[in-house]
Amino acid sequence: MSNRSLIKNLATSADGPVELSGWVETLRDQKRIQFVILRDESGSVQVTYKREEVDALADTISSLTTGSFVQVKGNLVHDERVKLGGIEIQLHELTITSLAQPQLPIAEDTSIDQRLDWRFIDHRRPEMNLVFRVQTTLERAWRQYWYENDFIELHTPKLMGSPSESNAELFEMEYFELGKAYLAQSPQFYKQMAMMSGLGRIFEIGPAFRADPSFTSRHATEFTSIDMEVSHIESHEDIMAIQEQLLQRGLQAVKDAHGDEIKALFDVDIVVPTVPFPRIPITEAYKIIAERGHVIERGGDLDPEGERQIAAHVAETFGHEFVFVTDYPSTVRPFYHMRHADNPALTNSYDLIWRGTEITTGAQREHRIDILVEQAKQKGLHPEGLKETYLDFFEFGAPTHGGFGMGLARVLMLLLHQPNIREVTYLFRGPTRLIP
RNA sequence: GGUCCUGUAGCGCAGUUGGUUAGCGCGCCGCCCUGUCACGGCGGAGGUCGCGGGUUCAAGUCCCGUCAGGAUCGCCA
Repeated sequence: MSNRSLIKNLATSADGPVELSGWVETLRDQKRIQFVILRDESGSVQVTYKREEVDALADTISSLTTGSFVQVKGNLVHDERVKLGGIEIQLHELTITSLAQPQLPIAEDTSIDQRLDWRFIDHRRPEMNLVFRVQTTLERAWRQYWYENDFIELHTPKLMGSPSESNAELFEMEYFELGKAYLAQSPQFYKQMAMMSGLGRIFEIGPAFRADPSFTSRHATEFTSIDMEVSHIESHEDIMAIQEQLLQRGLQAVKDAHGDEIKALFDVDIVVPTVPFPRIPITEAYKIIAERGHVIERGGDLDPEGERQIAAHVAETFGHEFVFVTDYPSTVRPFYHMRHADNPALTNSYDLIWRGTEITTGAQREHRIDILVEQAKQKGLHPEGLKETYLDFFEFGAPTHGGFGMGLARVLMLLLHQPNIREVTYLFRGPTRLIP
């Protein structure tokens, strides 16, 4: 490795010799003096060079194209005249590592679809760099919470021999002599299996695949799912209590580490939520939404406008950005959600809505095999088909348990007030996007 | 998959009631320029107006189809 410095550290460094490398952001090529704005992964700085009579270095600078990668040796000087951070590099040596084509195919104001075509260039923007540093901080904070609370990290298979629980469309493929295989839509069955394996409390951060031709700002065919499953719970309330702590911890960590930068680049103030989050049973939510003048056409579940209305209600009455909508009707929940002991029409389940967008579904699971089989039948499923892949798990001793799944990119999108999940996904996968 | 909107130069856009050489900004190329910082000045290149068909003397403009993109709904995370 060279003695390369990061640009972000120059402001607090003493004047003197430095080595940098990065991309040419702008070239201001005057006759007597040349300015190169150099950007690395940490920031931008001005590199200055004064031309001599006959000067190969000046000619090299003149030949630079925007986006080229160069290595630079020079003298760091603090100079009030320089608007970019009050520092500049007085150039001694410049090596062109890689010359860029003279015209970049995208700019900052290019539409998202074309920026996705040239994502590696788009990712050079400081905003994009920040997105993934924020993502890293979030995941680290969550992992720390999980480690502190004795969770086990699991990696469940993404190739499955039979469809899992979701009624979403499956990606299907040929699998040697075994016939069809499917890409996992969710780790649901496997993380529940871990409860019967005695692992107690587990989490997984991994991919999920949905073959839904969904064209919205918040869906992808492949996305990163944050999953958690916990044994020995009393109800879904125990799961919500963990999840709200996780979100509080994560957002606090992001605010501490990146709050100023997020304000500067996204003009967003990170609000660390207070716990507990407001909880509203869905039957009450229907009434609140109706009073606000929105009629939910479909039965049972909230529609997107209903989610926005309940979020607005919570913001106005509790001053909170999050709301757990709880106790969903069993008609709109999968068969494995536990139902109320005194009312089988309702489930021990919840959705978590952040500023009007659903980011999580969670529930206590039904652990009693006879009831589980009965509920599967009621949903029109054939218990024989679920035997090896799911129902057998419950035949030899099952603790009470529950968990949730949360969409990472949705959290990031909402955190940074982005209009689209694509903006905060490293490489988006959708029905019409497989490349790059 | 439904509905609505949008496809004009590398990028962002304008283009009137259809009218003959399709413009603007940025970028790119060339020349000039003593510290720029959205550098500036002069000059230049670059477009079968998404694609196919139709109406018309005439289509970027109107109609039909199709493809692509965006928003939204369904579904979800």
